[in-house]
Amino acid sequence: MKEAEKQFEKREAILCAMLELITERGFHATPMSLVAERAGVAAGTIYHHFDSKEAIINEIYAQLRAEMGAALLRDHDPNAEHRERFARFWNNLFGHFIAQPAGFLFLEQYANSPYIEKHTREEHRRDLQPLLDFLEEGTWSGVLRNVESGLLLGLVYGSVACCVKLQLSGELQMSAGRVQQAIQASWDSIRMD
Amino acid sequence: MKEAEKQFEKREAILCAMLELITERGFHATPMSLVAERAGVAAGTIYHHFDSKEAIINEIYAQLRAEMGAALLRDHDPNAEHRERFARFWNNLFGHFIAQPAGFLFLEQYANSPYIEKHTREEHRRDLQPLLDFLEEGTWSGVLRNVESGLLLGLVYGSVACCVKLQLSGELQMSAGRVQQAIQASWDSIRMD
Amino acid sequence: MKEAEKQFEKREAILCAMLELITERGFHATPMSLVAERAGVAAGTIYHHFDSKEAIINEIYAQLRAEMGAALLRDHDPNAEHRERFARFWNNLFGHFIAQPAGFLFLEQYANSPYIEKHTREEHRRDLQPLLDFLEEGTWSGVLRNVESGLLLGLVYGSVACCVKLQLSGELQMSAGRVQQAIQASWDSIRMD
Amino acid sequence: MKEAEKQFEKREAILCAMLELITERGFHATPMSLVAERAGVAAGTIYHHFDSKEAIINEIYAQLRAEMGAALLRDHDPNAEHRERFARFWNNLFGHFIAQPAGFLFLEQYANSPYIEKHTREEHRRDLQPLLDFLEEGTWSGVLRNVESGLLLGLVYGSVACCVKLQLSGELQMSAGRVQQAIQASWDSIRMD
DNA sequence: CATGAATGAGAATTCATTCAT
DNA sequence: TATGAATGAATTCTCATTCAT
Repeated sequence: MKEAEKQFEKREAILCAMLELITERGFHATPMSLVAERAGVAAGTIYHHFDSKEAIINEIYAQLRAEMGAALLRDHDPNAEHRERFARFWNNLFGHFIAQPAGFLFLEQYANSPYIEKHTREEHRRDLQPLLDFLEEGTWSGVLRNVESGLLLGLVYGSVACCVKLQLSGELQMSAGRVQQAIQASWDSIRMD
Repeated sequence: MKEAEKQFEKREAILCAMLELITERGFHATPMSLVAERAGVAAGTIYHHFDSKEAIINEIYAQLRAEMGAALLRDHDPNAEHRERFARFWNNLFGHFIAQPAGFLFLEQYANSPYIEKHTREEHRRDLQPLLDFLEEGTWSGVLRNVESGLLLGLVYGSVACCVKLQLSGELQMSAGRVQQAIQASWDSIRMD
Repeated sequence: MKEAEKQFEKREAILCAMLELITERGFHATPMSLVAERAGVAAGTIYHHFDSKEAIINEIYAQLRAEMGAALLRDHDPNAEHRERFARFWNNLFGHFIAQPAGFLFLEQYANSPYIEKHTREEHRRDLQPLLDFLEEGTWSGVLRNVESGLLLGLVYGSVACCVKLQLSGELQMSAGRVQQAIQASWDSIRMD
Repeated sequence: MKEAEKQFEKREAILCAMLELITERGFHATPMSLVAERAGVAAGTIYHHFDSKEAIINEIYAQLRAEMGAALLRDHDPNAEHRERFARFWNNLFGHFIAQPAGFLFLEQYANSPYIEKHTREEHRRDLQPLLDFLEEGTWSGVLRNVESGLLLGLVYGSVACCVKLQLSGELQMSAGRVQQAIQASWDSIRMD
């Protein structure tokens, strides 16, 4: 038990160190030796837990997507109004990213990069599935405009990402009021006129 | 004159080769030898024109941002209605990115990465200045909602980027109709209710 | 223990290979690949033990100076006459250099070169301290002339170096007799008239 | 005439720049591009005047040796006493080196290095020929001790070099008095007892 | 003869990965 | 499993030299 915990902690330490270093310095400026050092393990140890550097990247990507998916559903109320459910989704994503800046930056940087194997990317399409379902159902029930759900999803995710970037870069302090404005703007872009 | 032209062409060939390779393979999988080969120059020649591999990335970034800024203003009519001017801006960006897929993917991947030096990024804030001015003026004249212009800009740019990605990834064919829907959605997210 | 020994041997092999090659071919004609080959290690291994090519030069310098300092004191008899102690010092240096031609040539070539960092050079001033002490004490006791000890040291070291060079270059066979002449000449240059 | 002068000046500028840079930075840290820059000529121009980098080194070496040989004979009085002529030789060398620190350091560093082709070295043995003749005649006439002239030459040259180094390194200010002591010491090491 | 961009072989160094301990 | 020294292929970059202008 203790042994298993220790191992698990090392795994996590390695993933965490890699995530931090990659967002701080970029992929090519993050040698495994540095990862080992920050994780507090020997270089060789990393290879008992992972197959390669790329494998770590892919696992980080998968883990971050899964966490995002989990965060999305926090306090989900299937019986609430569409507008309210939308705000919840939006806020969940926004809050999650603000709380995990490194994770957000990693996703932004790697989601469209050749580093991520395609199947990994596609596997994780489903992480936003609840939001996609919501959008489809909204369209079907006439609350949302009759637009391809994939496009609606992109618009919504994009508005969240844009606000997170503004906040993290320091360009704009996203106060509660501004968040409400952003949610309203996003909602206005998808709701039936 | 002829000499200067030749040099300029070599510079451009190097930038172009690097852009292509980076979007195809990623930064760390693009050795300088490959760049030299595709650009049709000797390896050493690259270092007459650029200080380092990273310096090339930064120059590509600067150049792409400038081209985007130029594209933004195509057929700009200052006397047109806000809605029409907006559609023009949106379409200009969209068309430019669709016509330059490698450039778009590069910007998406590197805009927020540690590879781009801070001063490079900041110098190029102004590339979207005309759009920012338009948004500010729209707010001031009551046509657009009273929201921080930086946020409006992010929302608009995000909606363009989202559509470009959907088209380029093959996920969704952005027909003229869908583009109109997207423009409308984006407009609805910023116009006064 | 065994592991530590192995590492130590690799370090020494690298230093030794570099010393040989540098005296044979010069610094700039000695690529690291050749050093690795002659030392019987992989190229990368060198960089586990040293920071850079220049760092190796500095370590060789430091080590050779220390060995010289140790050789200087061989069979030192503090109770012997000044003249006898002097001959011992002189002979110790001469014999040491003749036995280590590569080391001697290295010191001659690099002692005053920009390759040796200033602090390395200064740290190793003290390697000849026993000889300096002897000269100072000789002056104080009236046996040696009243001349700055640093100058006396230079004169003595210079006479040794000159004889070693003549012998190593093949220009002059330094027979026992000639060595005695040289020692006498050197002694006459520092003793009280 | 003017043209020829210009060319001569460029040649000299190149030699001078190389000498300075090599003594400041060492051979391997002195690229031809830097030499060209400091000499105020284009890189290609150097190769109209010299065959290669090594050729420049060898020419510098030859030129410095020739200048030293010329300096040696300044105010030479063949009728003066041996002691006086000796002091003149010694002083000439010392003064010359003090006035040309870069030249001295270059000679010290390269005289025994693999960079200097052997024939160059041997060609220039003769630069100190007048001093060698003096030493041989002194031995023959019973004023100097009966020791191989090459050894005497080495001792004398070594004492000069040692004093120059002490002065240039700032370790010891070679006042007129100290110079007299050094000359006396050197003389005592070669004169008949 | 002067220029300086171009060359490309070769240099120092890095770094993902392995493996003996 | 953990370690970290060792590996060596691969990489970035340098630089002596050339040659078209």
